Amino acid sequence: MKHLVRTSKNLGHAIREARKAKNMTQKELASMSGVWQETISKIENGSGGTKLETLFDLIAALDLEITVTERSKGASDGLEDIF
Amino acid sequence: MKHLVRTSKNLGHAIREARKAKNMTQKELASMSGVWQETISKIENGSGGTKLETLFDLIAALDLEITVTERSKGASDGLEDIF
DNA sequence: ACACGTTATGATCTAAAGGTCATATTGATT
DNA sequence: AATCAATATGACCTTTAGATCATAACGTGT
Repeated sequence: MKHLVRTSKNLGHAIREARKAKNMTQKELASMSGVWQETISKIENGSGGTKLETLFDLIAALDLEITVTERSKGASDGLEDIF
Repeated sequence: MKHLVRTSKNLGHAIREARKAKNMTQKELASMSGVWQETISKIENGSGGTKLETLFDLIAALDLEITVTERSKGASDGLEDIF
């Protein structure tokens, strides 16, 4: 699993995929991360303007990690589709 | 350049490094990204709660990219220090 | 020490995120 | 189709990020 993320929509996708992959419901994720179910819903649907702290909470609860790198000119190696 | 980011502080570091690497001043980054210099200052210093949209603006202006992956259990391959 | 460029802080205002609750809508499952 | 779980939406309220401007603090070269 590897998602390139450049918009809130991408992000929402990545979060949802990861959650589903772990067979979690939004409500479960909510209680594990401290982020409200309603908020998770919005985020997964790409509602812009989420706060970083909220993101980090979800990322941690989902056992994901975020990396920042230079933009790779060519060869998007092993990346899944971007929506 | 590859930064693992799990907190706002990490993020700030990554941003600052990338900016310096490009010999840009906060003001220049500001005009390129549409994010205020004052805001950039706060972000680089790890002020929590930045909005995602703002982040994406900076990332784009700095030619960086964000990826979300599963947390790699072992071997942090080629990652720079995390602060 | 001075001057200039860079970065940090502080105040005010506005827009909007998220906590919170209630409810609507969608989606399975039988 | 009826039922129950899972999501989405909508309203309200509080809090806070970011725009904006002014200014302070910090760095660095001379």
